[in-house]
Amino acid sequence: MRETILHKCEVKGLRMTGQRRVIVQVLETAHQDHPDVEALYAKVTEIDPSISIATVYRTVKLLEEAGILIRNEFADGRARYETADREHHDHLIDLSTGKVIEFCEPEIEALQEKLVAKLGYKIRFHRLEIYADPINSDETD
Amino acid sequence: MRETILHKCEVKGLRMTGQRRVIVQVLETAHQDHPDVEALYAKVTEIDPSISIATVYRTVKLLEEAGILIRNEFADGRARYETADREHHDHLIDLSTGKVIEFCEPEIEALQEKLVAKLGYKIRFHRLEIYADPINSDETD
DNA sequence: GTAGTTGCAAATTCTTTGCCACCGT
DNA sequence: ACGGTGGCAAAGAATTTGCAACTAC
Repeated sequence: MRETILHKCEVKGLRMTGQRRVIVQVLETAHQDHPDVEALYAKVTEIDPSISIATVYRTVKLLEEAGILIRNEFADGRARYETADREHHDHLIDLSTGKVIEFCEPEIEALQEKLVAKLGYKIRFHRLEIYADPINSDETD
Repeated sequence: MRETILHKCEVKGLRMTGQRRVIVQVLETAHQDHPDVEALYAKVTEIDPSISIATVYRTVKLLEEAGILIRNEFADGRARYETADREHHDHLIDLSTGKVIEFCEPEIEALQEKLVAKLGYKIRFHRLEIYADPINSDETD
């Protein structure tokens, strides 16, 4: 139910500085790209060049701790962010473009639960990342 | 099957220096722990204190490129290594101890394949990590 | 007004690398 | 012998932090 990030920040009682408004505005339109801090910083400084990258780092961390953003660490080493307002899902990373596709497979989740219970554990969280190439794209194998 | 790492290195024609022998010897006994470079370095310098951490980094990288080691990056940020001589498997990380348990669930793999094919992709590699707590241990929830 | 924020640069953490002496084959 | 290696310390890349000035509430 598409509530704005800004609204969530207000609900959480976060102090909304000019910098945070800009960062949140960028996230509002870019969160589907799973941007990293560098990408966010680039868009943010287009709007307000005086914002420092430290502020971007501090703000995404704040929003993560507030449960508004989710930090992902894919195989490229950097942290990439998405909004936390959707159902749990996993990620398919298109190796030819870097694009991230979200998917959810309840059957896989159920199997995980079962398996982990069999091992005597209870899942706290998990991550499944699939790195893949498009089928129709040329088979560079 | 249980071929020694040292033997694999020789087969690959890697020059076996004193330092590499020590590092390989440590890996031989510690690879089931999925040690990180720091852990390896600690054990290595117990045997030969003159070996530098740069050499450990260079050697694990070399062994990874030779297909002898697999580098994992779990949620703790550092690279952790295991030998590449076993079947593909995924990891369950025991949050209470940090211990890593390997598992293989062909059903999950099959579902992944099917799903990814449906999305028009072909899997190159994937990673599934499950972070969990023991059931009998106290429920810190 | 005051505590929370910011920018800047310096610090951290993990990993890589340039350089020159050294050692395996 | 000679080209691949190792040690050391400096360089990198991503991220965090100390501090003094600033600003939202």
